[in-house]
Amino acid sequence: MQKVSLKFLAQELGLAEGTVSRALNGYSDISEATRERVRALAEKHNYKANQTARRLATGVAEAVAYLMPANTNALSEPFVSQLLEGLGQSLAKRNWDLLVVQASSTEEEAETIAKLSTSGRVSGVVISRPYKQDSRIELLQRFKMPFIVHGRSVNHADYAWYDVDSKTALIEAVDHLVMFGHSRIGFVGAPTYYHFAQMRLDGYREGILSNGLILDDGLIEIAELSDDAGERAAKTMLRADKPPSAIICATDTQAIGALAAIRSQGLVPGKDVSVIGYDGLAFGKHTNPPLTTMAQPLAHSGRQIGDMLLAIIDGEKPTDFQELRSAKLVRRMSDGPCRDTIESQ
Amino acid sequence: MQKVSLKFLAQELGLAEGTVSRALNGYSDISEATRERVRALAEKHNYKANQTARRLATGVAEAVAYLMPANTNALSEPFVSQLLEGLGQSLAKRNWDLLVVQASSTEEEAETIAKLSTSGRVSGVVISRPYKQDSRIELLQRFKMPFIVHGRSVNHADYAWYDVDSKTALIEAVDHLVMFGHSRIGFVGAPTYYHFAQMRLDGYREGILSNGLILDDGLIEIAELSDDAGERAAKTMLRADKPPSAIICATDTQAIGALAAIRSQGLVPGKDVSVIGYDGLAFGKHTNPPLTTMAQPLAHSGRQIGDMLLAIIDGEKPTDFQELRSAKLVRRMSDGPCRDTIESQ
DNA sequence: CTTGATTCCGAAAGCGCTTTCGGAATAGCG
DNA sequence: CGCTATTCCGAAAGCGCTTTCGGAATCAAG
Repeated sequence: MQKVSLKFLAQELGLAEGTVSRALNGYSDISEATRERVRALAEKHNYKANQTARRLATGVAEAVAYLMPANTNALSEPFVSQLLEGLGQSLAKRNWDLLVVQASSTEEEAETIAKLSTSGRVSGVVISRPYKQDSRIELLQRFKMPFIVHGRSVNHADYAWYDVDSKTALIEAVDHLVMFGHSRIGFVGAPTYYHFAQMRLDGYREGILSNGLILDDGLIEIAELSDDAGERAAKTMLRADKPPSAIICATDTQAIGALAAIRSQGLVPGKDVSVIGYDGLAFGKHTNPPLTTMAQPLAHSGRQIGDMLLAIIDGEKPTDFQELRSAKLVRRMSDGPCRDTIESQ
Repeated sequence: MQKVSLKFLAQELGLAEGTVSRALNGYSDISEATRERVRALAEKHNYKANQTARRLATGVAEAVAYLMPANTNALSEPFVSQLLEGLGQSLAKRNWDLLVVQASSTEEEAETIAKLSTSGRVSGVVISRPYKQDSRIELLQRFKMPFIVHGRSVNHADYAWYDVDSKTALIEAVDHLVMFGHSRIGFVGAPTYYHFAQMRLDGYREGILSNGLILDDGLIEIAELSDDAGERAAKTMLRADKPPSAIICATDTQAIGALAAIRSQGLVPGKDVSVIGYDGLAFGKHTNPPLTTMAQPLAHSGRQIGDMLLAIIDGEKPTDFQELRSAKLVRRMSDGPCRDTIESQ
């Protein structure tokens, strides 16, 4: 198969390479006639510009990278695929590439970002699940690499992010439970180096307080982001002297663990103990019982994040792109009225 | 920040660019002394070769693409992330890039492959879930693009693939059910343009026959790859005159739908009607009841596929890389002995 | 000390594309 | 018809790296 390059087209047409290039790229100094001629031949030979060469010449990478979160587990990953899909769609409009890169540790993440920035193979980056203090963000800023954070860190004033208002969502979850008469509401949180985890914890606390309940440290457990960890946390909570009648979890993954914990105590989730998760993962429909959850608008977040990133790469101000969405309560079967009519304090 | 290029290093060291390049790339015609000098300075300035330039010069893309399956749904996607993760790890060893590309339709997939091949931005491709006759495979072969198929098509003799023996797995599932006394075993299949779907259907049939049971078309339903479709299929099966006492599903996603269908009939899955899924998805642990399934060895498949692809790109024969793994039955709670002691035929 | 073999490095030619610059050909104007 | 403005294209210089080739310098051998 004859390699069809610009040179080939140029020879075939009796034109200069530069001319062919300009014709294809819509320069105005090419007559409609020759532009058509060029286009026709390119079409005929199914010419596709060598992207590598193009990138070198223009200096733009035409690619962005998604930095996979380090400690994902099989259960929380649906969100990764969804994000990837949306990102891909957004980038496809310009025919840009989507790279996925990963790092197993925090140091490795830093190095990965450095390499990404200096090797010039991407013109933008998106990262997920930032920590409260996130060195990745500082690094990206230092390298002047355009980026979007899927989530936020503590100091989120001067970069672009797309986040869901976890705090408000948690207040809402608490309110919902209180409305059902619950007064001992437990919280299975996530490690608070994650900013989202801190926000959810804060929201939980604020919700408790604003409803005139008292904060009980025995009702707060911090657990890793896995079903097993969620289960263990919920179990210790349930075995305490004054167990909660409802548990809110920082993630759906933990929540399904909590469901298991409740069942293992001979209790029935949704009746004896209510559970509300967070994320809105699809498989929550199929847990036992189906999981009530604060659902994030995952649907088109990927595409939106992609569009934001593209805009920033185009030179727009990152601070103009800070989207705060809100989660909404999706009631399934794991929540219900409090059993104890006499509120033993 | 001074852009640190080969030229910069060369000037700084009083060497020619080519010399620096060769030093860094381990050519033997560079003295240890200068090689060390070069390495030190490169290290100091954190030099990373511009990948784009490197690629153009060497002609190797140093990147592979993963073609995302067109119709994934949120529930079946964990396998995508896992695969991606493994692939990434494999490629990271060479510092290659992993691209993910997607296409929404079959035609688009063809075009995507064409573009991928001619634009020269990747040196290999992996595709998932092949059809029985898969035009993507033919295309890839025609373009002489190294690739691995995650799965197989009908004519799988002359390319590299990594697959799980669905057929045997299904026979095993049937055997298991028969051992429990089931004689009316239903099958919720997937669209048979997928090769894996055909294999699983074949396995089901063979299992039924080899156990001396009779094939009943009323016990076979083909459904899309979603929980809802699985639910509908199972429901029609259960409502028939002679409903099955056990149902095998082609995917876990469908199986959890089947679970729902059974419950909606007032029956209890695992007791009244057994269900066996296929895939071994992690969330099967949390369904109601936990799903018994034929588990695929997903764990390191990504890395393995990556290694295979790399080997092929290095020039090894694709046909030397055809891995057939076997699934294994993971018993959870959705299977059990047949209720009907009197086998009404 | 001369010769031939080694060792080590510089020079230069690309890789395939983009983009600037200048100039030939054509058009517009008085 | 002469002159300036346009239109349209060719030529050439990169983009940052790799790799081949040849030659200067060094070495061992005669």
